[in-house]
Parts: sequence; C-alpha cells; structure tokens
Amino acid sequence: MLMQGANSNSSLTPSLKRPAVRMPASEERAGSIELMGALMPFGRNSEIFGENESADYLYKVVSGSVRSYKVLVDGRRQIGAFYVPGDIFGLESGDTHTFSAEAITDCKILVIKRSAVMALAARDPDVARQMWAATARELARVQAHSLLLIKTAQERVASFLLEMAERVAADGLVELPMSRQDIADYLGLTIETVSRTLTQLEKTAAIGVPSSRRILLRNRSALRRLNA
Amino acid sequence: MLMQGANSNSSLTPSLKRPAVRMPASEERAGSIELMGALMPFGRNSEIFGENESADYLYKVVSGSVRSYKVLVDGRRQIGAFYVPGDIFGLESGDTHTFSAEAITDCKILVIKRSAVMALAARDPDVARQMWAATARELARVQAHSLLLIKTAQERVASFLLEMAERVAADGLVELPMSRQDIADYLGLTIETVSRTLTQLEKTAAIGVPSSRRILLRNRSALRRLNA
DNA sequence: CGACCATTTGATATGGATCAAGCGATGTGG
DNA sequence: CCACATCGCTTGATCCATATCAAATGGTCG
Repeated sequence: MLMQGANSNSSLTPSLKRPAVRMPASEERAGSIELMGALMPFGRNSEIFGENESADYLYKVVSGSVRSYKVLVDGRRQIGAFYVPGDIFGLESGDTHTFSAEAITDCKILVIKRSAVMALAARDPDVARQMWAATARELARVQAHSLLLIKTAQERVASFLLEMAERVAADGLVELPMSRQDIADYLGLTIETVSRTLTQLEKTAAIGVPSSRRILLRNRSALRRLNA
Repeated sequence: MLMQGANSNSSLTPSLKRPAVRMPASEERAGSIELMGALMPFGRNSEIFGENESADYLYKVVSGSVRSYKVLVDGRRQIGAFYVPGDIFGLESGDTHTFSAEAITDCKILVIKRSAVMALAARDPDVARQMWAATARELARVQAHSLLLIKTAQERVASFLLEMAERVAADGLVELPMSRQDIADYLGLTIETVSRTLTQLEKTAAIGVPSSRRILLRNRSALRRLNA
C-alpha cells in the first residue's frame, strides 16, 4: 500500500531508506518519535495511502502539502484536511485508514511505523500522551471543519483563508498549494461558487488576488467578521 | 461550573456523593477508570458543562441522553453530537471545552476528574492508550458527522436514522430522545425540512412514524442507499 | 504558436430556507 | 371532565443561495 505512492506518478522511487539518525532502542525516549521514521519523497498527485488500507504507518509532512479525502458513492469527493509541513496525519481510529491521502505538490514525508509507536507508547506514558494529544488536536481540527460546513459560502471561504493564513502565510500573502477544485471539495462548494466568492471578496477589498494561487489578505477583521 | 447542572433546572441536588466502589490507589489499574468517578443526576435541559469552561472532568453517560452543541455568533445552534448510555464525552483537545453539553432527558452521568485520569495515564500506559482510543473513536464520529453535512437533506436524515438505530434501537424501532429542533441542528437543516423529509420517507415506505418520537425502520437498505 | 487545463464569468434551475398557517397532543384551570 | 392555552410538529407558499449548464478568458508547456 505504501508503494502506491510510487507508481501512481512520477519517476520517484521512494526506496525506504534508513533515516540518517537512528537511536539504539535503549535511547528511544519521549520526543524521539520523529527519529523512528524514514523520509520519503512523493510526487505531485501521487497517493500516500488509500481509504480502507491498513493503517500501518503514521506520517509527518516535512515539505510540500497533502490532502486527505474520501470519494462518496455518487462520485463527489470530500477533502477532509490539508496538511502542511509540521502536521502529522494518518492518525485514525481503527487499524484501517478512513480517508485517502495524496500529495498536492511534490513533498517529503516522514513515514513512521505505527507498531513502533505503539510499542514505545506501551512502555513510555509520555509517548502515549503525545499521541493522545496529537489525536485530540486532529479532533479539534475536524470539529472546526464541521462548523465550516454549515456556514454560507462567504463564511466558508473567509474561514478557509484565515485558516490557511495561520498555517502557511508570510505576512498576509497566502500561497495556496491547492487548486480551486481542492478548495471547493474541502468547503463543500463548487469551484464556481469558490471563484465567485473570491472575486466578491476582492471587490469589497477584503482580499487581493494577484494570481489565482496567491491571495493577499487586506482586511482580516472583515474576514473574521464573516467567520460567523 | 459543574454545579450549573443543578440550578438551571429541577429540584435535583447533585451532591457529589462518593461512588459505591472505590479502590485504594494501589489497586487502580487499567479498566478502573470508571471507578474513579461520581454518579450525578442531571435534569432535562440542564447544563452539564459550558463552552469555554475549563475541562476538569470527563463524563460517561449511564442513563438518559445528552447533546453537545455550540451557539454561533449569529444565534444558530450547531449540535455536535448526541450521547447515549455507554458514551464518553467531554474529551477535548485543550484544557477548555469547545462545546457545551446539556441533558436532553433526565439522566445519570458518571463524572470523572480529568486530573485523576491524567495522573493514572502517566503511570499506566494502558490507561493512556485507552484514552487515546476513546479520543480516536470520537474523532471518527466527528469525521462521519462532517461527511453528513455535505449531503442532501434525504441523505442526512437517512444517515441520522441509521446512526441512531445502531446506537439506540430495539429491532427497527428507534425511540428518539430529542426534538425535531435538536435533529435539525445536528443535521444542519431546519425543522421544516427534517419534518418534510420524514414524511417523504414515510410515503416511500422506507420508514414508519407511529408517533413523532418513534421511527420504525421498514426498509434499511433503502435508507442505506440514500446514505450516499 | 497552438493545445490544454485551470479559472472566471454568465444564465438558468433547484433544494432547502423562510414565512405563515394549521393540527394534534399535553397539560392547566375552571 | 371539559374548554382552552401551549408547545411541538406538520404542511403550504414563496424566496433565495448555491448548483448546474455553458461559454469565455488566461496561463502554461511542448
């Protein structure tokens, strides 16, 4: 399943190379989770894991960005989350992934064997607590996302921009790694509505759109006011 | 904050009585979390905790049912979850609750001090793992709820009925503890739409509605087909 | 330059919201 | 025990935000 990352795209061959730093087992302690994984490259649009695959690994974005999504029976795609450098993903309840994950851009992902984490967590309460905390953070994100989905188009787009700004912006300029279609599928809207809403926000001077992937936040408090 | 359960309603005085079974500290082991709490009664519509209050306790429904919700700035109320006997709630990311919780019906809630759980988890990896698992289950539920919110009215109502059926039904007959308004706020619809959708499902013989709080699932596969 | 894909813009359709009224059950006071 | 108020729910009529269908524009890469 991990290998699918390779074939669905590109000439990248993510040969699972040993991480540079590897502590002897006795040294594995709280905070060392990140030293337990292997750094793997994924090409744009390649699959990192698929829905219903067994969740044998955890993932941490080192560079690039990732979308998690689910395709509904009627063909609609719902994006559950965008992950940017620093984010951990692949935390799921059971032993199988409930979402798929794809690289939005070329990216480097730290891939960590879940069983190793579990084993470590069984010995080290602090590691267990860290995993709990990571899951709880994810829970909070999903809850916030739920709240998005009951808002109006303007509110959703405004919330999205503010969210991305927090995570990825250099002083007011948000560089979006994802397409309008990705945004639409994240917000539960159509690309047309996303596009129209952006032009609308531009007209009211809340934002600027120098290029389609670059959004300048001119008036954050106006956006926050829309945040309902 | 805990006391609000008492005053906002009824003559019940939830005097924090000691639980019947109380193990000496040395005996507190995995699975004993439930012995660490106090059983408290809450009257219908009374508040169990409020948004932004510090999350000092975890809760487990023993009898009755509970709604968690958030009131948005514009006055709309979004219900995040319904909890029935056996469910744990009040797990939040940080140290403050992000939702409020109210008793839908009179209920009995096991109230557990979070710090006690945390302390125990620090010593006992299995407890920590259990808490992680509980949080992960909650995460899965919220994710499922997110997916609901992008569906059509029919799909949302059908999914809701199937969800409640799994949790609360005695062979096909779902006894709803909550009002149409609660359902509407959970599904991100209006009560009119919920009502209309139910009559519509009744006409297609997918369900029966002997009384407004009792729903008979006549044709689950039809509902599942709607589940998109 | 030309083909292709992403995005924007325009015209129309529609699902669910909103506004408004009717109905049935439950409870209260006479 | 019945008249009446109240509350929760259903049903009806209309409106509106967003979807859908369709076309134009712009940006990128061979």
